Amino acid sequence: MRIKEGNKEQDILDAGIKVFAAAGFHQAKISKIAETAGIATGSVYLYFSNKTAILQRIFENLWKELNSESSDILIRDDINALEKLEHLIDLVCDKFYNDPLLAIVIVNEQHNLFKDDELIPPIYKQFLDKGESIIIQGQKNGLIDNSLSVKVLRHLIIGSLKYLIDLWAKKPEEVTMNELRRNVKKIFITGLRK
Amino acid sequence: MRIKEGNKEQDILDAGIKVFAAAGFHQAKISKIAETAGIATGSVYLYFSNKTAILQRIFENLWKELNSESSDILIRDDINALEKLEHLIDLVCDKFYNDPLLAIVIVNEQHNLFKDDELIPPIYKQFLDKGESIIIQGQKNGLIDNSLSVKVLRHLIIGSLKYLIDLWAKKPEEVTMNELRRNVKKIFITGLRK
DNA sequence: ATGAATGTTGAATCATAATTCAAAAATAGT
DNA sequence: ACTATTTTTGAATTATGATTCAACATTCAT
Repeated sequence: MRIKEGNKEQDILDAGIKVFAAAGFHQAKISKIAETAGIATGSVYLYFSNKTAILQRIFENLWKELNSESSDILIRDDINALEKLEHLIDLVCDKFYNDPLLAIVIVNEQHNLFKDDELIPPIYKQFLDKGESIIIQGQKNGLIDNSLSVKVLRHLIIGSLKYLIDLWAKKPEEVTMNELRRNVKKIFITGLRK
Repeated sequence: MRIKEGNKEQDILDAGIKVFAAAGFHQAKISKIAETAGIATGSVYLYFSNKTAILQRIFENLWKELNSESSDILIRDDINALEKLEHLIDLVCDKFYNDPLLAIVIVNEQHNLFKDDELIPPIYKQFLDKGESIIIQGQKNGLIDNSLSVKVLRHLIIGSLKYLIDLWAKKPEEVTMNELRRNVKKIFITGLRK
């Protein structure tokens, strides 16, 4: 009885990130992903039901990881809400800094998922909820301006960050990731402060 | 000799916005755009060379307009840099408020244009340059924190705004446009202030 | 060595939709 | 009314690539 060779599933995901980042989801070809992964085109379908399933997994893996790691930030009681927010920003920046192509894929292709039903995928919503709980904590503690809308803030910070990281990923020599995160932190921390 | 009826070019553009917003660029069908515009499928090609050309025109029309109208803000000397920024934010919000579907298209499909060459289309860059000149003015006048990077800021504000407007456009009942702009202005104006 | 079970392959199949273009329709000029 | 010119039409053509699947390859158990 034959055994599966290597870790084709992960190879396909890694290749998917590369090809999706280079060509965009819709113009990415399964044959190219297969080639990049070093397997036959038909093999892709043994691991993923279709093209969208690859993108979906990439997405889920990322946000699952960010959800897990951001939980560690939330439970800390040695830092205040603004500091938590800074850690959250750093978490996201670090994650994408390690994989700029992933940034490009996530930012530009997320809307190709869940086109029909959910506008905001549950797993992503979980992450937003974490950001929101930090903001609410900050407003309760009087660190964050109460007149600011949590509904807007929960999206604003992460959305801004994603947008900037995408730009950085496409042209990393223009501004460093450190410069980027420094500015984002400064503006948002200052802008949120009561 | 037959004369062209109506304004098919504009009909196609309007239909394009609707169909692209609903289906995304790649899944939007020319036949659907034609149907929405009230013309024959083949007629579309008498006005636009291909599908991308429609998207490109939509994009260019928008940014050309925003460029023109933002120029009026820039030349004013009765308001300071932060106020100019507020006007710029209002300009963008108003533009998309009048056409939420356009917001969805612009935000989600811009990256499908200029995939090969320019990362930032010249006409869009013009708009960013205007934002940048306001920031530089503010830094010179001591209204805006000098330690903030112009390279980051020029993208951050508009990028954030686009992202939020996209979310609003998809679900306008969740938070009003006024609430959205109020929060963005407050955070950025506060965050930028020296 | 043989057979069963499973993995892998890549050409073939199938589906899709962008685009083309010959035919029909409409309008102005005579 | 006829002709020339232009516009419009939508079925046909073409291109593309996602997906299928029969054939082949590999591994384990006997």
